[in-house]
Amino acid sequence: MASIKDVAAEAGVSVATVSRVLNDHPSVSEDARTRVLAAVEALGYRPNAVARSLRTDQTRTLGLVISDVLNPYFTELARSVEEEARALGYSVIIGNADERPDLQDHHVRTLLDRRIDGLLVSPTDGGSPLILDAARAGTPMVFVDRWIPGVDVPVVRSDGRAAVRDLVAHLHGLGHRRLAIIAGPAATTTGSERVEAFRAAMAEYGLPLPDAYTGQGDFQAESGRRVTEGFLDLPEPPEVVFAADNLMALGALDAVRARGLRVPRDIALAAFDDIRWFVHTDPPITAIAQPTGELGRAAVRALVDRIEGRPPQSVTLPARLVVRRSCGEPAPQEPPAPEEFPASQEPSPETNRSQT
Amino acid sequence: MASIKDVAAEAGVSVATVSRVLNDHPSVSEDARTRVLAAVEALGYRPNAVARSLRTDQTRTLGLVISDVLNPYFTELARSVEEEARALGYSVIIGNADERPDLQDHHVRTLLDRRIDGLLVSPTDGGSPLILDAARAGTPMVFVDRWIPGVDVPVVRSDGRAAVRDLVAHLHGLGHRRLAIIAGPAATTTGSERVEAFRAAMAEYGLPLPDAYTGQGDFQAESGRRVTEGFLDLPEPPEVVFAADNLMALGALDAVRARGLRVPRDIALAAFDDIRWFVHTDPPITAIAQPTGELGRAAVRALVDRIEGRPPQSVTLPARLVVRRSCGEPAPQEPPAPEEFPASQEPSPETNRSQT
DNA sequence: CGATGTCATGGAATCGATTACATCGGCGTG
DNA sequence: CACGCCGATGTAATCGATTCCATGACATCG
Repeated sequence: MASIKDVAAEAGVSVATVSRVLNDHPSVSEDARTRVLAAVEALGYRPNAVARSLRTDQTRTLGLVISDVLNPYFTELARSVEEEARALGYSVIIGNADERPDLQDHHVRTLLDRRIDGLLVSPTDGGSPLILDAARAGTPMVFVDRWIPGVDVPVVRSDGRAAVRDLVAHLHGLGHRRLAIIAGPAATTTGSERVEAFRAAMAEYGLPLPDAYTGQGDFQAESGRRVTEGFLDLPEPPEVVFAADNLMALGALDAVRARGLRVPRDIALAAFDDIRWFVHTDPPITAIAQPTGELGRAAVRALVDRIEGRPPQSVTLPARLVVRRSCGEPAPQEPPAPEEFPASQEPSPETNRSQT
Repeated sequence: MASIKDVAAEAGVSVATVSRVLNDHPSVSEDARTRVLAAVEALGYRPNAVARSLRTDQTRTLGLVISDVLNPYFTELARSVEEEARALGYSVIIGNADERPDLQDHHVRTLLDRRIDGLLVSPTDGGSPLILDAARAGTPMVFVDRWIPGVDVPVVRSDGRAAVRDLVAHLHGLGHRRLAIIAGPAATTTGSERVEAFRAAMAEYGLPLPDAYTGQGDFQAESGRRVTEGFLDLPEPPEVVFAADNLMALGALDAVRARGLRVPRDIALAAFDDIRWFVHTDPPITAIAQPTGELGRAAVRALVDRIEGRPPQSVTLPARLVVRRSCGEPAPQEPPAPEEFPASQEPSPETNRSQT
């Protein structure tokens, strides 16, 4: 592979001049420029990003550590992150933690070893020392979706509180009183916050949330199935199951189906995180939709601000309730399928109950 | 950030010795080793991968360029690729082409600039000059899922021919005669092959495949919707629509639903690529499942063989038909939900009609 | 016309590692 | 006892870029 020296030789100039042409430094003669460009063309030369990074101490690369690539929410997040980063001239390296703290640390470490310019993290646990150290050591960092409390790192996330209240109101209005939740890991902020929001909203309606009705999941489908089975085994099973993410809702659906029961006739179901398939499940599932794309873009902007010396800003965007049929009572007819993946991107007035 | 020089100073040895300790070279005294290790610990030193790569001319990184991250098939592929690569001591950088040749080239270029050790590609088009040049220039490369004909690059893919024949047999047995297909881009191998297999299988049953029944999609949901609308507008609409990937099947579902029609009563639906949600759609969708995880792992093994000087091998694995209810006639009861995402990973004997 | 400034250019240092080569001390052997 | 070998270590070259500094050619100005 041709190096800058080869180009210099071919063009009959020094490497310094080649470098100047490539970084369009003003003081290069027109003649030299054309000769260098011709040599670059002739040799098919491409600058070695590794060497450049070593010298300039910047990689123009962002690391993104997400909790689970198989979760459509995170893949959409990853996509919007890459898109915005590309627009700002950065590349993105994705690390998938699979909800495992050890894997998360593995990726953070390799990313740091590669000297990425900044890190976007959605922490799998409540306080990886590695991440905390990196943050303290001054690695530009932004938390997205989930965060670790007590660290001075900007957070870009969505607030589901209002939407959860809307959901409880909706369920209450439908006559449901025994509501259960499949929670995410308490070590994650989204895990605990969603339970808290749910509990608070239920309190507003004078509804209790007994321990038996709060199952502990881990954001994976299998845990949703297991917890739901537990609910169904109860002497008095809940009337509604609210899954704190879409994969656990899938598991819940598996469990209900395995018993030959029907949603919503036998038990109602709602989920946090809307995905496009929820429109076509049997029945269509009522869910809380996050502005995923906007979260990803805002996170990148905050991180790049931080990297380039501007003050980064935390951002909180509202989530909103999308009512479908999985909790009973036909919802108003949904508008035709939106153009963009996912459905949640386009607010549909009829079903949007979020108060901003 | 501490460098090897700092460690050397702290330990009172030369950088060469530090490097030897870090790469556990045999000829280092026990004393020196402990002093270096202590210094590394004290300074929290981590080797700079950028510098190391520059010197050794290897990054221990693989590039993976996929056609669409939002497609669950590819995200599962990406996951298995990363997993296997990690097991072999490599990292993976994913580039998402979004089915756009220009974006694909962008990612290939940045990956090459970063001097990745090898490239895994699922080409979006039939022959990007950039990719062909890189292959000819000797970049270790393996095609996965899709490939570009006429290049000497190993291919790891699955053969859907038998499964498509099984599907047509299944449809024919159900009494369907007017079968239509939503094809993928003809420039992709998977795009054209699936149509070919479908056409060939139909010929075996003496069924015609009129032009009006072959719609041109682009592997995205919106095209599935559009093509299906076209089918429904026909004076004699097809009885079955076969979508060449899962996203176009989603679009087809959107279109059918928008007309107030029902699957399979008014029109039957089948898809290439099985995803876990197909079990819970209304109705559950009959699909052709690829051994996605195995494909990803085999692709990595082939690429790493090539990188490390062993002869790489092309691999073709069979896909299999998974019958559900979207084409009519209740299928045999599916077994309880499998443990692993996606359902397709665990062959379920009752529904597996593939002949190996 | 001499002093000063501007512009294009090249030489060489540098980034942080790896590694070939030289050096040195100690030890075994003839 | 001298020689040679081996193990431990350091010095310095190297990878491919960027960039500081010096240099020389010209132009401009008083």
